[in-house]
Amino acid sequence: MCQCHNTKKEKVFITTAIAYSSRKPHFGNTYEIIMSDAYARFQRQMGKDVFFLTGTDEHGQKIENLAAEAGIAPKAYVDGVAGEIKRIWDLMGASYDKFIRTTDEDHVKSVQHIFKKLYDQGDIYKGYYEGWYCTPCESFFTDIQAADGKCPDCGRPVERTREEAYFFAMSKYAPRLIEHIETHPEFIEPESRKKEMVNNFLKAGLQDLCVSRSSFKWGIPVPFDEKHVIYVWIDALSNYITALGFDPDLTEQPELYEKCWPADVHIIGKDILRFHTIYWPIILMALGQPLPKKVFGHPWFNSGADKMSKSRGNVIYADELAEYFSVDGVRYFALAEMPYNADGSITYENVINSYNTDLANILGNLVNRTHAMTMKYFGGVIPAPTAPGEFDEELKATLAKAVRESRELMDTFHVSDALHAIFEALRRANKYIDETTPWVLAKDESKKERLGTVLYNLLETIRTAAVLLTPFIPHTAQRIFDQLGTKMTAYETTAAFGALECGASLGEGAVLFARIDEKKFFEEIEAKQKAAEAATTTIPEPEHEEPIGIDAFGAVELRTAQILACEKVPKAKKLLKLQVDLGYEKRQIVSGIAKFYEPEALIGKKVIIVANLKPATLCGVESHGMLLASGEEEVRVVFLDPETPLGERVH
RNA sequence: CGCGGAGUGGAGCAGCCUGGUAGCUCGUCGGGCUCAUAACCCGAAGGUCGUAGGUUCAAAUCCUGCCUCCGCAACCA
Repeated sequence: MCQCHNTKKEKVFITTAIAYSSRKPHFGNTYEIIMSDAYARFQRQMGKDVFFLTGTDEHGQKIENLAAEAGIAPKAYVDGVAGEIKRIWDLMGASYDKFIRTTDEDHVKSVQHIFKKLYDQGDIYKGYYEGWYCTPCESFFTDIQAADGKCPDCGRPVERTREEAYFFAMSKYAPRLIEHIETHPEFIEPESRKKEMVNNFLKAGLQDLCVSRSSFKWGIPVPFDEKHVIYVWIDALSNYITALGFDPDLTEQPELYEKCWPADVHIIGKDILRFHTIYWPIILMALGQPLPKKVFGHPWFNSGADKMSKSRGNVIYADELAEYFSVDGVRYFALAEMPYNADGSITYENVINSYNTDLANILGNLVNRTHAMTMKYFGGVIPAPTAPGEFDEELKATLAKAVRESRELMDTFHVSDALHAIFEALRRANKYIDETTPWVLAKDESKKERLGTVLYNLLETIRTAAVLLTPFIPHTAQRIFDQLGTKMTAYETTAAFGALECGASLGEGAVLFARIDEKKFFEEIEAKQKAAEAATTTIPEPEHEEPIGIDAFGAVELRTAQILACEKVPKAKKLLKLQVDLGYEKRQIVSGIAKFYEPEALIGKKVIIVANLKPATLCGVESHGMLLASGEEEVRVVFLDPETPLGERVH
């Protein structure tokens, strides 16, 4: 299949998802670029010809809205955020070869050509998007979403509308895609995600995908119909090929594209696996292009046990962490702590622990003590090893195992396991020092040769480990090479023990990672947070609605009622079915509060309901009205004084 | 019965495919060493591997039921 049996290096094309430029990315978002970077650096070390692509997704309604709120043009807004994203990627040491922005001129042009081609060949057709439209939100909703005639976002009435839109007829390609997935078991990883995609979407039957919008402007215009902009699917996903210069209008694709495509791996968050394993392959099939070889869906970092989110106030940023733990400290934590197939968890305690234990104690201290002894006993000149002694073989064997295993594990994206394999060798080296007791050998002039061998073995172990660690913590690896005064940094030098040049002089010693005092750290963090709180208000300014008149409020008929009975809606996780008494009538209401209240606890309580809400059906259960409650993440029902009469109007 | 995944010493994970003495990191307790960043090394305590059955000479591992948790999907009126 590969026609090139010459000396040309094997190419590897690696991509991350492009980051949505609505706001500054947090640590969870940053994980992806760190992980991909480690993989890209690893592949370069393996001698591959790597092309590593990342970038930003800059269109869409959300950005249009945020820009409007900020009172600036969308382009100015995304220039700012994309700049911030790039700054953080660069700070974290991301070694990408190209940073694409979906507002780049050539991307825009190619996407338009792609859209046109798909339209011309009949995959995209013009149709009508029928649904419920909320004018203030400028959003469309499906029958199910707006089942009660209310906007699911703002709760205001929606109108039945037919909007002209373009659709991609996906179903035609589904059988081919199913076959591809079944005959290419490595296509979706981890494996467990594959079934989710096939069973939930592909086998269930694909709906035609709406690929244009006319409800907002901030996007790439449909080239032959300027009322429409191209929706995110074709715009964002195409970046993987437009970044290489692909354009369907060219009679011959550029060299970069011919060389790199298909991608060897798209590294993405598990949340967008669906777009990358269904929509994207189908778009490629329609374009007559080969499919990516692998889509790897990585897990996410939670903040403690919870999802990281602004409203919870638990957001941690990579650049702020780096101020305390250094870039490599942050990289190491991200890479070592994320399990292969389950969400990771970040807390300051965990970061401190990983930093102190692994980086400061095991790695840093090992380098430090070895360097110090070589200075003290040999004036900083690397001694030549002589006859092997006790424990030497075991040390070398552990190191060889680390070389072998870390490579195998990285090949299959088991990043944290690969790091663990390397640290295994470092732990063994610390033990080797205790076993061989160089400080005892140093007291006996006749043991000088043995002492030299011991130190050489240690220095060479450290050097080898530093080579292996290069993809993960490149800055630290370089600092170790500097301290060893060695130029033997290539991966090939790990093949056999003994590449370190004896007779050469060590570089200057330095502490690689100063231990962090947990107590002091938290005092500092707290002080910082207090200062930040003092500077701003505790509660960030929420998004406000347009002012309304009294009559608009009056249109909502709020009345007092009592909950007579309450039970869970079967098959629904979030819904409770309530029977309420308004005094003048009884009715049934379904409310999404199952997560927050036990059904029994609500019986007898008095509440406020929206009495004139059109009935809706939720999960097959009729709901006639709506309970008043506060909160998004944590919902609290508004309860009334038990003395309140029933059926009263609330003003 | 919508689709999938997971429940392993105090915490976080590996082992399960290809049954056969339960492993790693952190934490706790005891000891050692002094080259080193209160670090490093050794030892110990601590698990009926969610639960109830089944297959087998033998089950964390295979099969079945149940419980709990987590993704995805569907509803947070």
